[in-house]
Amino acid sequence: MQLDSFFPYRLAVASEAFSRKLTEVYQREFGLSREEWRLLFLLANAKCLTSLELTQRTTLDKVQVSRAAQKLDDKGLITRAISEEDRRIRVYHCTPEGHRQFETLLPQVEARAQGMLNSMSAEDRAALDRGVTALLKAATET
Amino acid sequence: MQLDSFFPYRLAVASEAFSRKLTEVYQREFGLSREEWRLLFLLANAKCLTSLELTQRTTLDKVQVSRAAQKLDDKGLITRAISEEDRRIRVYHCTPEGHRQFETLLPQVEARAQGMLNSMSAEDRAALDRGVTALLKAATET
DNA sequence: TATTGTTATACTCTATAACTATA
DNA sequence: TATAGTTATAGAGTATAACAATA
Repeated sequence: MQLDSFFPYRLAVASEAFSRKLTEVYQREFGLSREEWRLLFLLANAKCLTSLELTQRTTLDKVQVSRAAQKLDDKGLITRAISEEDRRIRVYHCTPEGHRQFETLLPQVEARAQGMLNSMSAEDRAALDRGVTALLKAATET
Repeated sequence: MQLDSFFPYRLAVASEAFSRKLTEVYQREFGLSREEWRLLFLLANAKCLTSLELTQRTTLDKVQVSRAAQKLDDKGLITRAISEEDRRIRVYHCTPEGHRQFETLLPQVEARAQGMLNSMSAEDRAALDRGVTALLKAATET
């Protein structure tokens, strides 16, 4: 058994290399961390979301959401209102500037991802998509 | 576009969840970091390797190799000799105890990985393996 | 008393630069 | 002078606990 034929190792290296190339785009362009990018992604595609909903829809816990949301607020990309129904809860909205940055950034991130994926054959891409979908289920449910 | 249908996000979440479950095994059992586990893996399967070879066969740089190797040495799992040809170079060997721990640990890590992979269909597993192989090439060469 | 969000703390990882010893 | 390995430092990411405000 060699390390580079050990499946878990190959998965980790492939995934990290892929992720790294995308991170470069939103970090270089707008100085967003991956957590900030994920929250902006969710908020740009929803009318409004609470902290609770953000933790449920990401792998982030409440501390990570709180900190990433603060930074996005500082940058003027989202707003953090206090809920009228329950004053403990925050309700987040994406600002017009947040939408603008997201709309600029998403195509660049997608282009970078497609640049890598398009160097693969259509069959390999289909296999990857199918395999990742199955793995996601297996690794988060098992 | 929703976050949970965005391929890069699904890949990252799946890969991290999978990796996390394996990390638990070698961290809980022997207190090894992922870097230490990878070096031990390489050294247990080779007669001897230099630092240079270790950096070439992993994603680790010389600083990471140096630190992980020191820790493995402290634990008595490897030895770090000075090369006779070039006294700047270190030559690493796996100790009998290192081999013993690796032989104990590898089946446990593999069982944990197989536990997840076996919950997938054979077709999904084949697709995952094929897709990851292609992605590894695409993400590290593109 | 329990929950939400925040702050505090410590620990690990990562990246880079500076240092040493050898060549 | 260049290279291998080490040490130092700062920054980012992760995990946990404690806290204030609200329910």
